[in-house]
Amino acid sequence: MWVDRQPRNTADPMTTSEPIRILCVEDHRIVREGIRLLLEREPDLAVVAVAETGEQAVSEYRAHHPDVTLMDLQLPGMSGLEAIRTIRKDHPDARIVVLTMYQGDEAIFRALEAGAATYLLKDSLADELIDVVRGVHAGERPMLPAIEAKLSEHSKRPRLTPREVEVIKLVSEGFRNREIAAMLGISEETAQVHLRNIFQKLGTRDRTAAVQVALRRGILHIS
Amino acid sequence: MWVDRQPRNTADPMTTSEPIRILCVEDHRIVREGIRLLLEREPDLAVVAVAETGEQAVSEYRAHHPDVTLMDLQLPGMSGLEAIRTIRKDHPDARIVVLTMYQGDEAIFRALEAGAATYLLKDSLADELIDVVRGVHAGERPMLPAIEAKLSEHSKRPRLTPREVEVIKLVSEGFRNREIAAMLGISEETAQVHLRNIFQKLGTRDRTAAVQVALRRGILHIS
DNA sequence: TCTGACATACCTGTTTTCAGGTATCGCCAG
DNA sequence: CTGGCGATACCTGAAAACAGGTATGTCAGA
Repeated sequence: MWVDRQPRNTADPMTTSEPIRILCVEDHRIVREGIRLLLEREPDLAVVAVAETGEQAVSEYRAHHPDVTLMDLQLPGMSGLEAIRTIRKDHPDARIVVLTMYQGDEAIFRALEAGAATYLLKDSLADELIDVVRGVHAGERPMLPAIEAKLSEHSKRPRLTPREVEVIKLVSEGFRNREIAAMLGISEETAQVHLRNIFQKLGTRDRTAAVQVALRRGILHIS
Repeated sequence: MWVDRQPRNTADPMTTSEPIRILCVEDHRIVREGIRLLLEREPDLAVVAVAETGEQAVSEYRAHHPDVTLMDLQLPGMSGLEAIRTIRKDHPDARIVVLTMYQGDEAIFRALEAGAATYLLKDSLADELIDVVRGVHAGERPMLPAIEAKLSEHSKRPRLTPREVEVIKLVSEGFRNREIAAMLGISEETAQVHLRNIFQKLGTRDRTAAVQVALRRGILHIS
């Protein structure tokens, strides 16, 4: 927190000043190692720490106070989203770039809402990643057009309420309305109403399709 | 096909003979570039071609006849599985290593059945990947213990029949039994029977849970 | 202060799904 | 050539899900 803004590298990234210090959070080791190699080809970038769970991400952030954090969303245990929230709570100036496969509009929205500086898909170009890291380090929030487009799509769609998200999550786990009602401490009819509103918002007529749409849009995640 | 077994590198991989020629099939560009860097740190490995769709994989294979092909399963368009089948049909001695995130037992089984030499998860160690590539090039089929375990799990479970897979696929897309029956040209009751058998085999009591299990086990794929 | 969104509950239907049973036909392996 | 599996079809009954409506209390924001 306190000494996070050392005046390093403020002008031209190609000067011989200290490199941008990066924390790389990614659970797949081969991918993580590959990204690290990608980044370290650039003389002004240095991966100073890695993490493969959300909890590790938080503790590595605390230990190293990196300039930029690359964060995957799909992590075992604490999710990338929660990790972003936790880090940003303690360090509101943390600069976090989401780098993930998830292309759902809701996933993007939630990540930015949680405090991510920007959002990158893993099929971006390596050069785009590098430029984004430099931009974020310089205080910008560089957003690729594809992401911008999904965000504007998102703003046109009705969002599920927190309760509705709870319900569709339980639906996705195979519980019936009666069980969902019991788990949430509400009547079965209320669960039905939530579900009907979910159908309407997601544009489906039954729970199975609703779960699929929720998965695609990043409202739910697999397993 | 014809000249695929040039006598290269038969003894020690560390001699100065020609490197192992690799085709890397992976749709996420950042990941692909990272894997390429990983592999090319080794002097005896060379990525001679890349592909980001199944169709490209097939045509790049034909063009380059690589010694080893690294294949992701999740690809836009033609799947990795179909690509493996297509390549192996024309080139029965093609040596293909699946490198993917999917950890479902059915996905593993199908890939090996389709002719993959072995199966690696993306959270393997970089050194494991490299060793596996060398092993496969040497004609072995090196199988990591985690994969072996999932395979033996798989052999203990009842498999869905092709028809049952068709049915659960349509169920996952949100169609009702009547619609599924119409699409498959069978009666609604028959669709019901298939679905009941699916429930029994997957150990679920309803369609929503069945779809989730099918996704986890690699019987179905997202989107 | 009032409006709107959210969560809650109940009512009345209709439609769909689930559970059990029986039976035929074709095909492949032992 | 026979036994088992897969796919097909039909029947009955019970349970669950879906559709539409109305209504209440709360709480935040205009």
